[in-house]
Amino acid sequence: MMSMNSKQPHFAMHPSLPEHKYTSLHSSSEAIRRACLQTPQLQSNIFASLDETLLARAEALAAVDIAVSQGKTHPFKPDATYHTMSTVPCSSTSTVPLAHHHHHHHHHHHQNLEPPDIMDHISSQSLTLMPSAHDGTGGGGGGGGGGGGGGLISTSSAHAHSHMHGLSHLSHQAMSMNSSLTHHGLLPGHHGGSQGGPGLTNPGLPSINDSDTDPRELEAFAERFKQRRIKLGVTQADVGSALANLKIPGVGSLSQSTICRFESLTLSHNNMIALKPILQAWLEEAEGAQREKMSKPDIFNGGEKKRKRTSIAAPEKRSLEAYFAVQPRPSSEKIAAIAEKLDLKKNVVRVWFCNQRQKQKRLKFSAAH
DNA sequence: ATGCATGAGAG
DNA sequence: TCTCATGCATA
Repeated sequence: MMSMNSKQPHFAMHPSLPEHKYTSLHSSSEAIRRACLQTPQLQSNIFASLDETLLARAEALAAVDIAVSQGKTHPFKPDATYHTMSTVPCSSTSTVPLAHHHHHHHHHHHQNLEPPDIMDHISSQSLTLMPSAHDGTGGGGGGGGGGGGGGLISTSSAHAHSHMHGLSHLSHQAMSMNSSLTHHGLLPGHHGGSQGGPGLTNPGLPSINDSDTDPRELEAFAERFKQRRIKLGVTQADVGSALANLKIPGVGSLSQSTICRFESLTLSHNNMIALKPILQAWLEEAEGAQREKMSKPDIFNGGEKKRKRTSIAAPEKRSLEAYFAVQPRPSSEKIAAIAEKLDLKKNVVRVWFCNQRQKQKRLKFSAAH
């Protein structure tokens, strides 16, 4: 059971090239994706990166879109969202109420900055703002907010979905909003216990040390993890569900997506740090036992309808990127305006911006490390 | 592997 | 409302 190459973290690291870490891990797709994200629509203006340029481009795009949408009254919206998950809000017995933590150390961040951006002219002359007639909140989107509830565990056993956040919000939104560099310091296990956590500051898991927060260490671990996982003949999905078998308080199962993202380092730094000890625990167990397969993928779907994924067409996406470039945090009104123009649901646009911000944040962080 | 989505928790 | 962690669906 050896042959695990403990390869060292650094190689291919250019002093001026902020794109080392991830590209060395997995193929180049990540690099490509990353590159695209970093330069949304500016790939061509490497020589002129002024707001004016962005604005001009955004406006141009907006104009095009306006022309397009007004010229061809399309029969229906390009989004095919069928929030069908309804029926069962919380099926199950899978929601085990865990003492959820209640901490936070948030800090500043402006939520509504709206400098006079392109939307102003758009909303005032090209389109008529409408409080989105098309739903948006349907099925629970939108509103969200507050509530109660807590972390759930288990999960893999029941039939359904209902988003069970396995280790829900480990270190939580603790501090990661601190821009991108020079932060991370309050990870679980770091400060005494105010984490309140049922979660991760766990007793049995490998404790979290400073080295665990080191991006390079995380990178190295992620790679080793993947290799050993494959050696065990286990899929990402298997790992995810197997986590529930670890019986670690507060830790339930995770999806294939999350495992994949962990391996490819496409999670936030905090998330990586929180998940590392858990995956490490699983790895050690799996290797120690090395038996056949265990999981019980008793995943039978009863009558749950499938959720449909909205697909934003290329032109619309391009416009969104243009808007994002000039204003990553558009106000509700602007979002509505954009949605109206692109003929997308307001909620779809809002979520798109949220997701875009998450990505950008990750990219900035990794670029800085 | 990734795009779009939900929801908890903090304002 | 936002962020952040995560998931389902899908390319």
